[in-house]
Amino acid sequence: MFNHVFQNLIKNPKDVQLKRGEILYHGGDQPKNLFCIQSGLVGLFHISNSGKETFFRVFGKGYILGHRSHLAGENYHASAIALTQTSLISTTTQEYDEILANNLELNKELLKILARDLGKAELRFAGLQDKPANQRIAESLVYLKLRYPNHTWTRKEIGEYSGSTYETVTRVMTKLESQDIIKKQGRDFEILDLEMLLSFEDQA
Amino acid sequence: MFNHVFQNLIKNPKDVQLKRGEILYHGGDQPKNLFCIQSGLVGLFHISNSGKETFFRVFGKGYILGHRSHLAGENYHASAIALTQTSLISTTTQEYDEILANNLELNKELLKILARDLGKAELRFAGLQDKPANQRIAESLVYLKLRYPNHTWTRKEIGEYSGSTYETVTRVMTKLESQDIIKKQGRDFEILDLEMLLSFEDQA
DNA sequence: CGATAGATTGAGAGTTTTCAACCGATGTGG
DNA sequence: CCACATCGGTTGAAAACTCTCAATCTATCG
Repeated sequence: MFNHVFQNLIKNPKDVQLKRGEILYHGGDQPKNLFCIQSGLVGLFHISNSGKETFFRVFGKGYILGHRSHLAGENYHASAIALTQTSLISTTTQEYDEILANNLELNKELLKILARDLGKAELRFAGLQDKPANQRIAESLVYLKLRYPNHTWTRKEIGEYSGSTYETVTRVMTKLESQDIIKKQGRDFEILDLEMLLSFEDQA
Repeated sequence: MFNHVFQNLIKNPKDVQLKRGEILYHGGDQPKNLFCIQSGLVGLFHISNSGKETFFRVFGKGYILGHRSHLAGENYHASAIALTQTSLISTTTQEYDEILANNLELNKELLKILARDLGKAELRFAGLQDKPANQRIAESLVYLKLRYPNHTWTRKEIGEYSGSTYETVTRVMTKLESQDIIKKQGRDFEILDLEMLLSFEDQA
């Protein structure tokens, strides 16, 4: 809703094309543009001083990238990296501000989006504390696969999303396959039993 | 800024008094009121099915409680519990909506607050992945003590904030004291060397 | 002063990571 | 279209880190 309306209000959109692995912006940079995804997938990753990567959010078609930082008046807190071939349009922060300046409806939509994202982030945080790795990985498989069924997620991406390592992801997936809960297909996988996957506890 | 302006626009504030440990609202409940803290401290905690508690945020004087859920159109995702004797005023979600309905400035202020909170939540999330327990605890001591110097934080609260257990908090604090980085005083503590505390790595 | 909530300490267990070696899929240039 | 390079995946063993459980101690408050 917001994203759709917003996108149509951009007067001079510039085109941006990214290949898998290319970086749209780096954490720490100052936001000067906002981006709207036309096709493809972009991941938002935090990279710590020690090099550890944490996968915050996925953005697909229609999503707007970069507005959290701009609205907060902060530099980017994470890096946006293309997960596949992706095409975006960009606009300036100025134009963004002008569009929002007198549009109370859009402001309310945005508030709702941010409030929900905050809730989701905190609940993920809590789940990380509470749940063992295999359960977090199982849930991540569900989320990533159901939401973006056409993307072949790497073990590394799944690990960074679920807060574990790619080796642990591999091990859990192997166990899940042995119990006929998922089926590996090359580097991709398929969910065979969603119920079991969501209630997975490593009892073997 | 937002909170102050907002508070003065409430026409019929109702008074709420809480003692330490009392619950303002439960996670899962539907938001019908919003609360503004007059004095005292309130913690926002998530309690999982298995009983594990996670400490999301602290609210002190002037903070508004409950608006994330209301703005998102969701039930509370966590429980608000008084950390000390606390007094609040409450208003209805209806009055809240009326105040925001025609006030673009307040909407923009709110957007900024939520955008910042989202950034903070995600960076905490990343820190949890990246940093070992002793470092997370050291940082939590800094945050909790510098921001709310007059509250005596329990080991349990510090543990739930830093994503570890009260025993681990105790051990780390004992080590920090032995290195003259903090000084325990009864159940409270004092920071002696802020630099060391922020750069603490368990090299002993 | 006694009751109770909170803090400390030790030992052992369990989970997850790390390191290392090897295997398999995918894609590109000759 | 094949060969090979490379990226991604798998598996094992060992190490590290925290947690759990349990016993004991100490502030704090009525």
